[in-house]
Amino acid sequence: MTIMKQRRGPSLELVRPGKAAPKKGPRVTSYDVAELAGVSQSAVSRCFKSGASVSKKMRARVMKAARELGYQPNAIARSLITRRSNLVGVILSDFTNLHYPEVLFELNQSFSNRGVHIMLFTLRRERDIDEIIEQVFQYRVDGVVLAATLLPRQIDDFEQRHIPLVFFNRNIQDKPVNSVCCDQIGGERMLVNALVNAGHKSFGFIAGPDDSLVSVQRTTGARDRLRELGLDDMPVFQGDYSYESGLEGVKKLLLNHSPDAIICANDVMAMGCMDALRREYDMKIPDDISVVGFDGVAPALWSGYDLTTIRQPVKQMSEAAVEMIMARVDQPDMPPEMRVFSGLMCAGVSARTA
Amino acid sequence: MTIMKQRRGPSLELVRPGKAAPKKGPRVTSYDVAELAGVSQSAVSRCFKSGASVSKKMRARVMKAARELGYQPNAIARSLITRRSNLVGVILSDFTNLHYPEVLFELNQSFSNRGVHIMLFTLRRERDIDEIIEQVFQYRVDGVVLAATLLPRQIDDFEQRHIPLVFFNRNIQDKPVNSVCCDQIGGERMLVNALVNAGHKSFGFIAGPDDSLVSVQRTTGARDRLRELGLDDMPVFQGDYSYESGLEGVKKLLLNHSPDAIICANDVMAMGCMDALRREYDMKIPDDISVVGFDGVAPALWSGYDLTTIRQPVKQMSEAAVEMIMARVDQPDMPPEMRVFSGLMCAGVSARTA
DNA sequence: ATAATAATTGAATTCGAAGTAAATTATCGC
DNA sequence: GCGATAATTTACTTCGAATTCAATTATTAT
Repeated sequence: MTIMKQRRGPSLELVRPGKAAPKKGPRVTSYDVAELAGVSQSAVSRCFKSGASVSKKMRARVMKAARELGYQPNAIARSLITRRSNLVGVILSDFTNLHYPEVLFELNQSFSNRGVHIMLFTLRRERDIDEIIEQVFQYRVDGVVLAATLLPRQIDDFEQRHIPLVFFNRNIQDKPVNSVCCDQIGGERMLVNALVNAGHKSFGFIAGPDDSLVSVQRTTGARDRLRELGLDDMPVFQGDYSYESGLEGVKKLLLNHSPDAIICANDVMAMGCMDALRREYDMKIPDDISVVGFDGVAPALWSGYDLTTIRQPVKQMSEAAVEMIMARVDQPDMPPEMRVFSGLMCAGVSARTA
Repeated sequence: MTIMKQRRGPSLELVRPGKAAPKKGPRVTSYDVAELAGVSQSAVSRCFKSGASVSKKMRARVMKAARELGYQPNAIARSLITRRSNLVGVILSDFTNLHYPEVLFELNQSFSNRGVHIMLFTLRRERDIDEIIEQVFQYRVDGVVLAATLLPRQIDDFEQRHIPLVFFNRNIQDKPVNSVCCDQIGGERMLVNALVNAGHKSFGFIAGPDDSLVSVQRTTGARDRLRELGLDDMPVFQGDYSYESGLEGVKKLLLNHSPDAIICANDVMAMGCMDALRREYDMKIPDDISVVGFDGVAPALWSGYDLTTIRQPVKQMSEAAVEMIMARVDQPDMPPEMRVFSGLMCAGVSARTA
């Protein structure tokens, strides 16, 4: 008896007794399409690959069969053999900061223009990161965009696996990595310049969490510029980027100080700050006091707040991150690169500026 | 010469001449772990599967080897054989409505608690949906959560492929489907009741796009309740859920009407509406006019707006959607189900309510 | 028309983990 | 200590598409 190797039994094969008919749904594979079209599986595969050598007639027959069966190539099987998942991981820590949904949206646009899809990961607590990295590795993503910090050990893991990694608005110290950043320091300097030129003399600062490098940079940027301009050091109160911490920051600040301008490390806190000043201190903005933020999130630009802020060029930054990932997928030996974009100053009515 | 079937050449194998050493990175497979641990590949596989029959000694050896090699099981290969990708598609249409980032975040939390990951898809234009559905199918996602409408034909495609589909805040007419909704009509009725009880008599409505079923339901809910209460029909102006359309809606509305309450189909428009009333008409809210919204997004609850609105129980709704998907992954024959949650009335100062 | 070349096509193998069934080892009762 | 179970472990096959290389067909030059 000759044993023929074949993937599917002949169509007239009897259902094996004792075993219920396989209840698998109508899973259509390239073999099914091949059979219907009367060609080989290889041919089907080639028809779905652009740039492959296929005759017109063949392509037409295969496509017709595929359409009839509702065939869709299995991206998972394809990934296995090609070693390209066309998936990238995006790891975000905090969604309450309205800035990140926008980043996610833009990243998704840019990636999907390149046929790449996003697997989303969010960090509840910073310590979850190891677990998430594990999952990212398991799915063999082609790259990762990350708005969170990593330990050198974790960065090494990515390197060893040759998985392109791009940090979003995080600089990692003592380690060359890929990153796309907004110029936090430059942005704060612009704000300070504008405020000082308009005559402000006394400042207060509401910062983000102290483990946030972005917050540290923004704080430093503002403080250094004030010093350069010969002004007094500003008091700094720590918040956590949330609206509530903006409200509270004002209270603490006004307890012992009377600044004529408050600089907030992000827009959301700045809006909290404005609301507190208006409702609880009955102050007029910007007549009695100026408030500035950072990010340029949508609600900050609404006329209710009309915040003076630095708008991060999220679209360009996202596109850059995507470019960097994709370039390194094709050329794994590209050296680390840092791309820094300047923010755009948006002068609203929340601050008197020159 | 005996040809032995084996996956990896012996470790001392010479590099084939004429061919550069394979430049594949340090891809570690279960075979590598098996070799180092001196066991079979099956054993390695079983060690990574909970509930499998493995002796203590074996597990220890395998895990040690795996750790040494930095082995992470390949989720893609696993998905291929198990026919379970542990991926779900989430399809969202518009990110500008602040409500959706929150939904996405909550869905992600709930799914990741079950070891499932989200592939994100966003619709630029409604007509992209076919293309996106194709991609969703190609990745063999285990299920899909969708905040967009689908044609019956498209729903049929999901059914044929046995891919669980749950609509988020969309009812599909004339077709039983899975959905999780907030009770739009009930919510609007609550708002109208509260406004009427507080003495409001003349209303205006700013709606969303007319192809948005949610908007239609919210409009209907408000109008019907007003009629029941014997009040005049309210003028309806169409917006598109955006802040700007809230601003404009007010202008159009006030051109020929002078309502004492404006009902907006979502919070973002309501905030636009409030800003327009305050800045451009110099009206006091709620003394001169009341404004209410729908959704309960974060900025609407800030003291700057303190909007009276219906908060959608996003967390519960997301959890429900996830449960429904997962139940149907395990039991594909579960009948379609619709789960409707009541929103929570948040009485802010943007409206005089009883 | 024929040899030489180029363009298509197909058979067999591969990616990496999981499942199946057979083989091996461990455990138990007596 | 011996057969009988039960628990582990292994060899081999499978998932579905892509790829390699050999076989076939089409095209061109002579």
